Amino acid sequence: MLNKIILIGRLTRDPELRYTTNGIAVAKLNLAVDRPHINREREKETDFIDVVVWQKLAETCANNLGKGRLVAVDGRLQIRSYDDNQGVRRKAAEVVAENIRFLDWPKDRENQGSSSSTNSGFASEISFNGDDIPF
Amino acid sequence: MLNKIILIGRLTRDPELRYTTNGIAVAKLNLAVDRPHINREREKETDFIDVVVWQKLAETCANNLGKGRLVAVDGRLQIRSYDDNQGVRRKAAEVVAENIRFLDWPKDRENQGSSSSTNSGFASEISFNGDDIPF
Amino acid sequence: MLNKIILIGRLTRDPELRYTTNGIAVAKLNLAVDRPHINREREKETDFIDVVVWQKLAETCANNLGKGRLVAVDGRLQIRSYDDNQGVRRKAAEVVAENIRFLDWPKDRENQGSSSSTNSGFASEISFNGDDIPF
Amino acid sequence: MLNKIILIGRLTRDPELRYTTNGIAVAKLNLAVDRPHINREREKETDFIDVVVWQKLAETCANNLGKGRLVAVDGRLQIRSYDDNQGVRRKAAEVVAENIRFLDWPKDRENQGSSSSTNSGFASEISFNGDDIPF
DNA sequence: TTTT
DNA sequence: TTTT
Repeated sequence: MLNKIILIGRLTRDPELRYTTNGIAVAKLNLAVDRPHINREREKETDFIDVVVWQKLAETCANNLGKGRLVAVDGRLQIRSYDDNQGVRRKAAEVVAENIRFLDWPKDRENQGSSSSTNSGFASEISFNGDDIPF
Repeated sequence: MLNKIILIGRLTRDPELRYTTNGIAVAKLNLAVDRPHINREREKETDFIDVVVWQKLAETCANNLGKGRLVAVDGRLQIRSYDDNQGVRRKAAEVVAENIRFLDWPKDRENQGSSSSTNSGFASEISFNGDDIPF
Repeated sequence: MLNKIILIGRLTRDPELRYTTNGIAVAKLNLAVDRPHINREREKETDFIDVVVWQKLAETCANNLGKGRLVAVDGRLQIRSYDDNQGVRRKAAEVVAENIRFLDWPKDRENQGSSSSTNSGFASEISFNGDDIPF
Repeated sequence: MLNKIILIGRLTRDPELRYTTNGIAVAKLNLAVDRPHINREREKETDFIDVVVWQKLAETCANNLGKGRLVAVDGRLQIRSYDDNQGVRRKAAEVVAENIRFLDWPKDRENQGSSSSTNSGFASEISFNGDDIPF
């Protein structure tokens, strides 16, 4: 089937980097994505969306992103089912990132934070094995 | 910001159509979207994704779709927060559909169900007011 | 940067399969993608979009698709520049497919054509090397 | 059918704003969208993509964007056919923008250009008539 | 609670 | 040159 999502939003906190027991890096991000302004009276509405990032891209995010940073994410929507501590079946939705593009910092943090500098990095997990592909 | 999702999957049940107190139609769909086959040993994995449809498109879905039908949905991912009956804050994820394209029925239901016929309908809520736009 | 396109449309002709001098398979498809119906009076409008498919996916398309078949394509938009035979600089636009999902045949060709059978195949070039990735 | 494209790239020149004979604003943008880095040896490759913007969004772009500005565009891919001045049938590909999000300026132009300031504007042509829609 |  |  097909399951593609593209988001642009700001991190509501710094990335959380962990490692699986197999040593695979996984980072969790939370993105604030403002909805289009439906009308004037309504308060600003925002979706807070969990994003999961794997492997090298996870470490790149942990090293270069921070709270407030604007990013573009493309990936797929994943719905996990689990039982909570009272045995009730719960669902968790998260976007599994395939690519993340790092966009601007908020103005007042421009020369701050863990990001050494490059304001326009691009990071991808997908490795195109395209050595002799003529395009 | 930007929030676009595109899904292709099958309805796990018939659409549920309701009306708000203002008389606005709203339909709820649930889509089974198979993940790409990571490897052979792993069981097939599927995301079951809630989809919300509004207004005329909701009624078109209720009238033409049924369990098992393959559809393409484009819309946005919405995260709602609510308090459950024990006062615990919960989150619900759903895709708000902007367009839905009706694709094939499973083979053995081809001439069955509420769908009168047209196997390739297309339905859209967005009304382009494009009467004299030259494109 | 980011460059994602998703199309659903019908093949206007059978796929053309060729091989590069390095032996890499490449297939060319042309898709008719109807625009949303702007209004009643206007003629139906359609975009005819070239799609390029590489490697194993190219062969899968050549073996399973035919004129009239409905497909979903996701990929990226590529603009190539070249000089025509009078030395004039020209541009060609094509979608480089990353995944193609095979959807329904037109009704009267349902049990016809090169497609041996499976009406709902899915084909992907990207190989997720996800053997021990826990998602 | 379905035809969705999302691009992030930089303007290669200032927007060109014109008006149709009916007084409808139309702006033309050209976007440089870098391809993902296939490998080290290959030169950087970039797709230069024409974007067409209509109505109020066209004027917003003309007033706020300039050469070098990073933007996110979502819209659809349109293929126009026309006869050139020697009567040869040509095709032109362009993305018809539905929404454009304004992202960062290149560093050395940050406080320059026609854009008075707002580094993070958002502009949309689609008017959701959602006054009493409860979402 | 799940579709093919 | 175009599909349903």
